[in-house]
This record gives sequence, structure tokens and C-alpha cells, in this order.
Amino acid sequence: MPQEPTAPPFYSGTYERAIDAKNRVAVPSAWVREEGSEFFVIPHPQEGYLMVMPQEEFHSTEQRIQNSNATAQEKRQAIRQFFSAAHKVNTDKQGRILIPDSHTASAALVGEIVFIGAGRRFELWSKERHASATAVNDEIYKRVAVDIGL
Amino acid sequence: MPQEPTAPPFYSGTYERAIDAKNRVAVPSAWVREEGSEFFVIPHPQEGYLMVMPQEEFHSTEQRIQNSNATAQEKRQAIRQFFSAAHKVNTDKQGRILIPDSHTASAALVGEIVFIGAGRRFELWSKERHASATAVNDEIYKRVAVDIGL
DNA sequence: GTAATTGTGGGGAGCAGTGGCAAGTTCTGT
DNA sequence: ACAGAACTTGCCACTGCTCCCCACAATTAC
Repeated sequence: MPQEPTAPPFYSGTYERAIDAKNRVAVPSAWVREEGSEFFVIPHPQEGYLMVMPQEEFHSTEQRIQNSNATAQEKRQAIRQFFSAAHKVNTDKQGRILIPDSHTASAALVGEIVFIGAGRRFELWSKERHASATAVNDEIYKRVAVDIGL
Repeated sequence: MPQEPTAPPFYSGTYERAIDAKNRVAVPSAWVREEGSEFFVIPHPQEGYLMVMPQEEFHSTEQRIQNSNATAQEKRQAIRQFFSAAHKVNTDKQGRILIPDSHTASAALVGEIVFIGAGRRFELWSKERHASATAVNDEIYKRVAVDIGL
């Protein structure tokens, strides 16, 4: 599904996939624009899932840390953690990416996993964790939906 | 009947259609402006039908969540649910869209379904649910009609 | 009545997702 | 240092799904 060549990527929707014994996962084909796409994989600091983002979003996230109101030293340390946790991966010819062991461990990725579109980036969840996280978020979502008169 | 290319889309009216064994539904031809039109399909959080909207309306709905008076964290979680539930679909050359399995399940779309115009977006109902919802809404509609002196 | 448009269904080609094989590389033990 | 094991990485094959195309039906327009 080729889009406008200049359009920024936008990820939405939920896709179930499998992670194989070699920790490879097939990125939904709708999200891969070209062969050998490059992504950065970073564990979310608290919530036990992986964030995956293309280069632009990766750098814009770095900027958001820089622009935070922490001290200069805190920002340096935060960015060190951010960079050290971020692994650059490329899709192979089959559109798969290889997840480092440390990352599959922190997100409990075994067997069935879930891809979630989150706008300029997407997320990787274990199926179990996603189910429980969704249960919580759905409550909030419904409340906000009523607020705005959806 | 193709409209002005710059005019915003406006959906009105009620159309009965069938969903086939492959979960395809033909969008009313009056609502398809060009081949390969792009829509976002999102289950309504409470009421068991599907919302379908073009990109502009999708992003404006996101903005409405952003502008709600929930906390920052609640808004992030609501938007996560919103994005993950929204599947991007394109009309095929016959003007049909493919509804994801999870969505047909949540809206109980089997056999006969109903398209309802709702201004900048439209809705997809199962025929049964639409009938009962209409029975309720008609009461309200009549009351309001009296109010405004229709 | 006839022709054109629109909705419905099915068959088939192509592709996406998955698992597995094979060649290249690193690690380990002796 | 060398051989073998273990891991990495790319490629291939199978399966099921998605999309395209064609055919027919139903409705509308002329």
C-alpha cells in the first residue's frame, strides 16, 4: 500500500503476531515502507513493553528529554540510559526484526505478541500483559469518550 | 455523484448492505469519492457499533481527546486505546472495505448490516442492534422535535 | 423496454506470516 | 591451534489470507 512519498509514517491498529525461537517478529506489512527499514527498539522505563520508532521519532524523543526541566546532569544521565537501552534494528527481506534477548526478557515476549499502533511509533506487548493493560485503559478510554461526546 | 474536490465529506442517510463471508462490505457509492479512499474503522467504546471516518475527522477526534479535561496520563492512555482500536482500511476497486475480525465481533456484524450517515463520519451497525437503538432514539428525536417546533 | 449503474458472490493469483534449512561466524574445550 | 558446537543471518517453502477480476442480480435512469 504505497502512500505519499513525503507523508510521515503513522501507525494505528492492533496486530497479533508470533515471535519465533530466534526472537524474530514480522512487522505488519502495512507498517514497512521499504525493504530494510530501520527502527529503534527501546523498553518502556516502567510499563514492561517495547517502544519501536523510526529515526525521526527517536531523535525527537531525545529532544523531549533535552527540553525537559531536569538539571543538566540529570538530562545527561537520562539520555545515557535512553541511548544505551535503544537498539537499532533493520527489517530483513521478509520484513522481520530481531529483538535482543535483554529486551524480550524485560517485556516478557514469548510466543504470541501484540503490535499496537501509537501514532508516530508503535509498541510491542506480550499477549498477556497487553490484555491486562487494555482492561485498565479501556475504563479510562470510555470515560474520556463520554466527556468528549463520542 | 462526485462532489467538489475541496468540499469536506458529509455523510447522511441510511443504507442496508450485506457483509459477505470474507468480511467485506460495499460502502454506499454516494460516499466514495475516489478509488482507494482511506478510512479509519473504530469500534464505539460503549455502544457496540463501528465508527468510520476519513483521516481529517480521525485526527480531529484525537484533538478532542487532547483537549478534554482529563489528566495528562489519562489522555495518553485514552489515545493509546483509540489508536490501537483504529484500523486503517482502503476501499478496493469495487468500493468495498475489509473489516478486521475483532471489529466484526465487537459490533456483531453478520449478514445484514446498516450504514448510517453521521455528518463527518458514518456508522456501521448490525441490523438487529440498529433496530433496537432506533426504537429508543426515535422517542428522543420526537421529544426534541417538539421542543424546537419542527 | 433498454441501457447503465450499483450491490453481491465466487474463483484465482499473489503476497504476507510462519517455520525451517543452510551457510557463515563466533565461542568453547582440549 | 584446531575441531566441533552453538549461534547468527539470510533465504526458501508452505499455508492461509487478501485483493483483483469476472459474472450475475437488482435497481435506476433514459
